[in-house]
Amino acid sequence: MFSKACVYGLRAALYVATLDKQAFVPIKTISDHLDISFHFLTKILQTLTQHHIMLSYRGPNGGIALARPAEQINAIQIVEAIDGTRLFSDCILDLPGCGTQRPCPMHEQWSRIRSEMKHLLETTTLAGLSERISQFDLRITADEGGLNSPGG
Amino acid sequence: MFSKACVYGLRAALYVATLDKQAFVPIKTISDHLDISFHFLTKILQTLTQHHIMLSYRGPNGGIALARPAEQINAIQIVEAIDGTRLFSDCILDLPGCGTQRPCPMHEQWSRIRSEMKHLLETTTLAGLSERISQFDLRITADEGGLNSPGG
DNA sequence: CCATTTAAAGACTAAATACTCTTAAATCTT
DNA sequence: AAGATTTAAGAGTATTTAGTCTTTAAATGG
Ligand code: SF4
Ligand code: SF4
Repeated sequence: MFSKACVYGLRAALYVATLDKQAFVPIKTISDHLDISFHFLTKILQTLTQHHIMLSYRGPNGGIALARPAEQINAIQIVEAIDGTRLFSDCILDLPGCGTQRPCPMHEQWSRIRSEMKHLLETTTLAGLSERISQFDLRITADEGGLNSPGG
Repeated sequence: MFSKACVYGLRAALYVATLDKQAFVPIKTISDHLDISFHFLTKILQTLTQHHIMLSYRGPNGGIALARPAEQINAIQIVEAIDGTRLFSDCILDLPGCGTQRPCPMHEQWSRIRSEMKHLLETTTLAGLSERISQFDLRITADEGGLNSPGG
């Protein structure tokens, strides 16, 4: 469905959003918390900075940060930056040149689901997600935090 | 989303369903009509016969056929035979051990779409699809047939 | 200026996916 | 029995995806 790179990118961006600091967060910090390969994550985040979704800064106290408020970053921007738009054009029977004009027999129902998916990604902002995280004590890290957080 | 093998498998099975002959159809015939590599399609259909979705017969007048009436073969059987069930468990943030118990912030909306997708595949039979093909003059082959079929 | 910290860039390796090719086995026709 | 037709099986290759490692460049602080 989504590539690993895409999933990691989403998780990393969301993690940064939950910190809502002004400061840059080192990629190492993120990769440690999310249990993602540091070097792989570095490449993924490079893509996101190239797409102006994140900012980076080198040197001590450097790292990465959101390029704009979390309200203005939605999931589809990240997905499309990393995986392209193929997800919303590729399809279940994948006939050459198919589409609304020359639909295969699954087109109608399938494209409905596809656009629901797209709509979800379009309306899901990092702000919305991170708000829900704190509101419902959800978790995004690989560790044991979240619902039943450790008491000590 | 779906692997190539899965898409090819669906197309091939649907093609056989539209012929609704009692006879076995040679894989070569299918691969020619659908413009799929013969050898690759052979392997895919082997998987489907191993999963008792199709029958095969060797030698002259041999080929493959549906293992049961097209009404009793639905898309999800083919998808799961070829791609496994990973599609309905893997997910957008793919956290270790996540799920209804320990959901990520996208779980609720995402799992709704996921089950819609599953439901669609469960309720889509080869019979239904092939009926729609003839009813609306849709096309599944790679050639120029279908809506504006060649006049000569 | 030098050492340290950090991301950027790119070469490299590993694994999964998507094919291709060869050989074997079953079946039919003659 | 011989030869043709067709799937089965499995080895082999190519491409893509995933991940590692090394080197370079930018920034900071002493
Ligand atoms: S559902 Fe639509 S886009 Fe997808 S394969 Fe069928 S015709 Fe093409
Ligand atoms: S939507 Fe559900 S299944 Fe998917 S990553 Fe989130 S918690 Fe896991």
